[in-house]
Amino acid sequence: MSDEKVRVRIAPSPSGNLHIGTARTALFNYLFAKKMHGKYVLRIEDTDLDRSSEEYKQNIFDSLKALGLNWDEGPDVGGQYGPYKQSERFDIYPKFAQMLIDKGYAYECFCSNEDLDKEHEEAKAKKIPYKYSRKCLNLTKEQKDELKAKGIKPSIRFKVDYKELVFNDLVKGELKFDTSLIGDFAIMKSNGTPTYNFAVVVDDMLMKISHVIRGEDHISNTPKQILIYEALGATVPKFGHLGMILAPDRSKLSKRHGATAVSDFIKQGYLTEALLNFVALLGWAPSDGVEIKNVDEIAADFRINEISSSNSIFEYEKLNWMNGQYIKKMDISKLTDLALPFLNKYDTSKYSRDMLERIIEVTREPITLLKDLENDTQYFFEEPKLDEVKELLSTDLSKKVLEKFKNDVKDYDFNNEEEIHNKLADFRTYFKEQFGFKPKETMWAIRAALTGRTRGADMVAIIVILGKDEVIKRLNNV
RNA sequence: GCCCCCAUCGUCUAGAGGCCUAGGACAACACCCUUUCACGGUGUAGACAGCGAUUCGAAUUCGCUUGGGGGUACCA
Repeated sequence: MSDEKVRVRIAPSPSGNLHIGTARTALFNYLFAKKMHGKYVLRIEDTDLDRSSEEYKQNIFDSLKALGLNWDEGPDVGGQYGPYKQSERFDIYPKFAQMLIDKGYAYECFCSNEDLDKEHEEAKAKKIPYKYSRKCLNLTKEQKDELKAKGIKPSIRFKVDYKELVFNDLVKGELKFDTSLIGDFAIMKSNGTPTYNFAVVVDDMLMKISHVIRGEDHISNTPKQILIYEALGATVPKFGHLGMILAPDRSKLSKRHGATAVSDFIKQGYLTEALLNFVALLGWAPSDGVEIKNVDEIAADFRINEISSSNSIFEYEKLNWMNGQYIKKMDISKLTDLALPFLNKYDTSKYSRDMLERIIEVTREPITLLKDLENDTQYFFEEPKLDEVKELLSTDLSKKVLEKFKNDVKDYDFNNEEEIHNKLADFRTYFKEQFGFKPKETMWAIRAALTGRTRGADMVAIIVILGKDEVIKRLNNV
């Protein structure tokens, strides 16, 4: 093992909210850094000014932080290799581009978009793979000056020579490319800003990134980037390419499949812990078979070379199950804090904090999303509507049960929950022995009268939370 | 079109030549528990894409086919 410090980065482009796939890439970078005791940096790739926005940038920050994927260096926290926003680094790219020109690795190109479009069309018509014609490769100084005098601003192209390029991918293994298939590609746009491939390499080099872990949609960029590293005389980092996350129809996960942004998931009531845990399982498997694990546990067990190299499909079933598991286990005070925003259509002020926690405690069991709480806690806040249980309440059984319950409950000691529990048990036994009513039928009658439903939280808890006055009031309303 | 990546139950995966009559998780189904829904427990069903090759032996190696994904920009 070398002494080289492990430095990884996550480099989102602020042209949309933080995508769940980007979040997974961030997670794997974070896990790797943690496991290797390295640094994890955030860099904002906003070279495309038109598509980048402050709002998206903020969403990316917020989402990453909500997930707990905090960075060691980044635009807001700084670091010794900043700035960490590409738009603030525009002055450094031209220098390196010039250096490449001077060394003969790059050249100025005066072709217009129309010229280039024409080349594309011709290649298409001839059914041959497109490669830049190199029309501007051998322009003389006079020709260039003339063009510049006309006001034409050149782009800068990297000169790609034939070479068999091989690199060892951390997750895919040995990858080979024939660079003669790659045309001379642009590294600087005519407007003076760098292209993606160039900016990434310059930044990763300057930020001393040791391992580049990213989606496999970048595989075909990798040979270009390696060529640039070599021309720059820089150390080539190790690359690791992760399979993509696909929608159930095997297409790219996009908005039409539902939520794609981390913030969307949070809005629906997914817990960030569950989201992270679930997404980690897309491509990675725990060595002990225990799937529910927090980030620290996952990091300790993380082996980048054992990540699955295939794509995986994002299915909600397991995420939902996992979210439910986290909801059941979460500290009740913390859960209540998270749940309250989903209850804002109710007047929650009628209950004390303790009582609110109690309400969440007794309703959390069957839910998969925090959003479900809105419906499941309704009867604690509002008078029940009896429409759906009308039939149930009109049976002979229900009438018998409620008549007795109405009478008995007056004597219940609402400060003694255990006693209520026992009395209800006796109550069920009484009806079973006297009339042969099934215990659940007996309880259904009470539940329907008190909540307007046939399912819900524990009956004893409901009675205690509602309180004697409210219970009697609701009983009288039937 | 060309280049690249990938291929085990419906889904996520374990599996690095004999431990595999392929294991686990979610979902499904059945039963048990039970004051409802759930949780939990037990069990059932369910996969090595196809074809060749190597080998005493292949889910595991190699090739081809097929299928899926990605790329092919002065987007990132």
